[in-house]
Amino acid sequence: MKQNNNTIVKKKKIPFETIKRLSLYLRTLKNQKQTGKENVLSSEITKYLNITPEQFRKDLSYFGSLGKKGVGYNINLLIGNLETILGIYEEPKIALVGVGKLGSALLGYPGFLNFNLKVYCAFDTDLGKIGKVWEGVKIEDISKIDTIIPEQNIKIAIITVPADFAQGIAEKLVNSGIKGILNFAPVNLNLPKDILVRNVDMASELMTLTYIVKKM
Amino acid sequence: MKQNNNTIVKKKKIPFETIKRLSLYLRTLKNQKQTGKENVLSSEITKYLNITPEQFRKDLSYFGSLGKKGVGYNINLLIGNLETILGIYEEPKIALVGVGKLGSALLGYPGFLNFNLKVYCAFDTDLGKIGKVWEGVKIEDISKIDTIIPEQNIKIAIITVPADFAQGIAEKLVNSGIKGILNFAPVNLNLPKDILVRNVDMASELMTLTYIVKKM
DNA sequence: CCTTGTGAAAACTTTCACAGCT
DNA sequence: AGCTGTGAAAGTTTTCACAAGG
Repeated sequence: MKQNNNTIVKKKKIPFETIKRLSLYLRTLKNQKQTGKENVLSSEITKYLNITPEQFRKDLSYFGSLGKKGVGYNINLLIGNLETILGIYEEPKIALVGVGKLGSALLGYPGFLNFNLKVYCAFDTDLGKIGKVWEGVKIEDISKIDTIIPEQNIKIAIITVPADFAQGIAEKLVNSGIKGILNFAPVNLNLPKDILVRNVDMASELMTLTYIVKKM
Repeated sequence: MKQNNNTIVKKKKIPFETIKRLSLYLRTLKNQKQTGKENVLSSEITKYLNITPEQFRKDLSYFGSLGKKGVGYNINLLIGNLETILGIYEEPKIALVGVGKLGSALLGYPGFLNFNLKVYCAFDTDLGKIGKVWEGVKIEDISKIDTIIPEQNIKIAIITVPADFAQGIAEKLVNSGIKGILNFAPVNLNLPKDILVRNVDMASELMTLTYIVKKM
């Protein structure tokens, strides 16, 4: 890659697997912080993660030299770096569509608390729910997606509607400006390539388990 | 790999990514079945899956020649083959530990219905829940794990307890005979290597989205 | 003739091993 | 002296391209 200043810069593509591990590191570091220690070694962070210290170091190396040779990593500094890299330093606005059993479990999900994550607004079709406030989140009519999402500049959405409705909802979300979707509906969403979809497919995960367990 | 009969058999390791895709194929085939068609092409199955036809064919090829050249795949036959491969031809017994919001959402999760999947028994510590029957599943005292799991020969468990309790529960499950765990607690479980753990980490998935969306 | 099944090439990810900094 | 950062090697997965067969 030729730059303006005539130096050659090697373009390093960041593996997607690396991105997925960053949040694990962040969680572990937040736990380590409780112990009061200031620095931590790559071997300590990865001890209980089924990840090698080399992989941890290589993962971080894509984002610069975040540690100190001979010393390790400053916990607070690295937490801040990871939060910035992951884009959660400022609370990201997240919409949730479908306040059924699964959706309402996510509204108050305690696992989000440590990471500046929180559902910002929720949508449903059920007149019995619309207008109510659950877990501090007001439930809006699903028809308001295309006004509220652009207005609030929301970029991320969680889909917890029945499978048959998921594709339609997803298109509506994308047309309103959503760029990333966490999809719990057991269906493959067909959306423009620049939209990132992460599927959480619980039936599929269980079948992966049954496959492996069957062979024992 | 040298065999008794003196023929050379090439050992093909089945990629884990292949296993994960099998359940997607199964779901798609079950949808295709509704249309009444008898056969389906690899290009048709993968059309809405973000998977190439070549990958589909290679994935299946690990399990034999399941299609017909020039014709495609017989839908019913392939469904049966995949159900057998995945180990869901007979309903697998699944235990669930932690009947909180998320846990109870899974008790009646409609996404399991098409795949012979169903929570078989549930455990909790809450005296207000123990003994009750939710979604047709009786909730037992968590102290009964080590009697009921071996008695019923249950091999798969879902963990939906708070993070702090997950490691202890997991060890108890493994000691009772559990071989595969679907873990929703945001913590890395340290268990013997022969135990398969699949983590569903919703905070982590959202952070993966914020990372990508931030860069747009 | 059409589509599957599959070696071989390409792409991607992890592990290794050690140079380099503090 | 000790731990990080990182090219290079090894390992894994996907894509390519075409042989094989109904």
